[in-house]
Amino acid sequence: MKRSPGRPGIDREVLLARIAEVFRKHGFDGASLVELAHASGIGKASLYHHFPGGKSDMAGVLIRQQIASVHSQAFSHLTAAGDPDQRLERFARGFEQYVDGGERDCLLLVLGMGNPEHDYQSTITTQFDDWAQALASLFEADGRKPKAARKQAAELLSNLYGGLALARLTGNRRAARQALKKLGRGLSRN
Amino acid sequence: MKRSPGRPGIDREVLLARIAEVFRKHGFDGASLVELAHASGIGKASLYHHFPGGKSDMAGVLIRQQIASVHSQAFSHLTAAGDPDQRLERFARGFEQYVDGGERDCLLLVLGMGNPEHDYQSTITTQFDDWAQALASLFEADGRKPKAARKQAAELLSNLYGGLALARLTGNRRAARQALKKLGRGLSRN
DNA sequence: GTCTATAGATCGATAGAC
DNA sequence: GTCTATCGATCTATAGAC
Repeated sequence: MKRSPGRPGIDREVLLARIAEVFRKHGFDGASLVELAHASGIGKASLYHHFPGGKSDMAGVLIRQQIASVHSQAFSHLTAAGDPDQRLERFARGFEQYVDGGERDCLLLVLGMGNPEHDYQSTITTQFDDWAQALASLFEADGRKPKAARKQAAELLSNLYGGLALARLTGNRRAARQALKKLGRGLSRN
Repeated sequence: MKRSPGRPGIDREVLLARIAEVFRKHGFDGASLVELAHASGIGKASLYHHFPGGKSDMAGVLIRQQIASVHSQAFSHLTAAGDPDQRLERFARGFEQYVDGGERDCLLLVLGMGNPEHDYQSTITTQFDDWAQALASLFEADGRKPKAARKQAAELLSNLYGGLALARLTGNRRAARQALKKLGRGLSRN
């Protein structure tokens, strides 16, 4: 997709995807450069060519990529045209697509639950606040009072990420699937 | 409380509490022995006297301690005498007490969201399944059909731990407090 | 752009004196 | 039960050839 013509090497998207798999499985602190290199198919030193900042660099790029991805696939629908019910439905479908139906662990969640002292954490923190605000705006547009809207937004996020968290905690994807299913039921019965 | 008379040294409960603080903050992989020792107030080598198995040993003891604690404080009420509404209310109060009103990160959650390949993870995994089952039994006793009861139990756990997860993700305890408040409202409006 | 080789720091863990 | 000293492994990161 973004493969530059004439230049060989590894497709950056593929590289990032393989690195993401390792972070998703072991977390940031649990992922070592040797394993990242092995999964990437290139040597350690070569990884520093693509990501001069090392592990933190990789995590930073991945997090920005994930945020951009879930925004375009899901959260962007919240502020689009159409009635609130329709916007939320599109959001739900997009989010389900983003997390692959709940079958894979959410990378933002795994990295965000790790050591809070890493540089990239502030990016995640502020992003969740933005998402809560976007959802609250939608609920206000649907008629809720500001306070109730914020509360409902927080509950929706809590439900969603609670399902994703439980799926990892129990090693069973059921909780994630159920949370997504509930999200899909929309404004009707929240 | 368990201080043996005549023996000086450090109270084991205090030691464990200080170790728990480090794990809670940095996660398992992010916690180093030097920091654990520093927080404990004793040297690295001394830690191995109390926990011959090193970090894994400490985490294992802490997890069993946490599980025993939340069981006696919260989940034990689910299978006690009394009507379901009352049992759930006592569970809610006990759980709120266990997580300190949501003001601190849940140690089981932080450790459970880390690298799933560590030995202690299976303990956490099976425990969550047991809790889901205990909750489902209560909802059945309250009149739900088995399938609906399991679903409601999963949703309750998802909500609860979602709030705790979001509190860490956002660096704001509000989500945890809100989840606990909703839990406290009991069977009436779930 | 990838490699081998290695530096330099930190890791978990142990030995042994007191 | 605590300490100092240290081991060997592993870690992140870099140097430099190709």
